[in-house]
Amino acid sequence: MSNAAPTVTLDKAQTRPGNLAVDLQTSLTRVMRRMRVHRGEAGIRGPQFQVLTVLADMGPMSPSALAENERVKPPAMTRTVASLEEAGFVERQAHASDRRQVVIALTSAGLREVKETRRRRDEWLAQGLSKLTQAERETLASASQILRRLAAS
Amino acid sequence: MSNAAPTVTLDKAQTRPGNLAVDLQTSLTRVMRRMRVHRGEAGIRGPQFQVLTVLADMGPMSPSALAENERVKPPAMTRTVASLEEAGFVERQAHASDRRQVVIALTSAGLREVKETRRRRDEWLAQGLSKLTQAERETLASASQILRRLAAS
DNA sequence: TATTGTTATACTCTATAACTATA
DNA sequence: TATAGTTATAGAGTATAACAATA
Repeated sequence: MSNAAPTVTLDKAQTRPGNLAVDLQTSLTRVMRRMRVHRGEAGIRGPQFQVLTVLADMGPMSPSALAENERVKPPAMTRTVASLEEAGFVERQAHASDRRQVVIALTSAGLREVKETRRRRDEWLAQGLSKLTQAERETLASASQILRRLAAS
Repeated sequence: MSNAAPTVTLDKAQTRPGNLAVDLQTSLTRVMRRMRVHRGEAGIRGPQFQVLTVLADMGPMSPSALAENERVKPPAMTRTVASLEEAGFVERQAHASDRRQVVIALTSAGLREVKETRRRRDEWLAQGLSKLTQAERETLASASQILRRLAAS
């Protein structure tokens, strides 16, 4: 068997698109808020971390590309990048051929921050996930990919 | 088989709690942002809608109970309730025996708003979900319940 | 004293509109 | 003219700290 059986009985109605939408949204909202509580004391925030992660995984790119990737408008990305630059986690580089463009690249401190933050920031979530069964984790992993496809559509 | 096969190949590593946590968080963040974009024009916002939904589903309750339910601090709920009251969607009632407490109740306009908003607000998500296979929706429904359990823990 | 709720204040994140520099 | 990015401004949502009223 390559995937999990549902861990609870599912009413047929729960998988109707409309009901599922409401239900999913509530669940997502609560998990997001719960995670926010647990990032507290030190370290960078969600949007900042997401940007560092993208840079770490995909290499240097322009603010526009970052904004599009994160589905925010350019001014929002300008602020996020500025805060990361101020913290020394990213640096600006000149674009090879187009002087309008800016290339944002991770610094070594930024890479270190990604690694450390990845561990700390997901502590609560990872701990919660570790208490699930393997089948439940597989369900979440599948759901994660479906959700990402939805978000990209 | 009672559940979906994965829609993509799942690497074993992807279900390790730590990696899954990072992955899930990215997916959740993007879906949330995507939904925020698509609620725009008219109607009430996320936190406001959540409160109306809770009141509609569970009946009148105090601001403290609402805050706890939504996992926000009391001042945040004060503001949300105030905006809903101003809009005429909820009203304050005196508590039967404790004059410190306030009871927040849905008005008929509030109930109407819940119904209309429920439909409109989830239009994008529901439409996206309708394009998935039944198996994928079952995966998301299962995931939704797992996530809600996580958020409550 | 403890609890419920509000007010005051500040911060993060986001958006739209207007602007600058370069293509 | 069009594009990349920034600045200016505004608004939602959240938090902590301090306060008022009631138990």
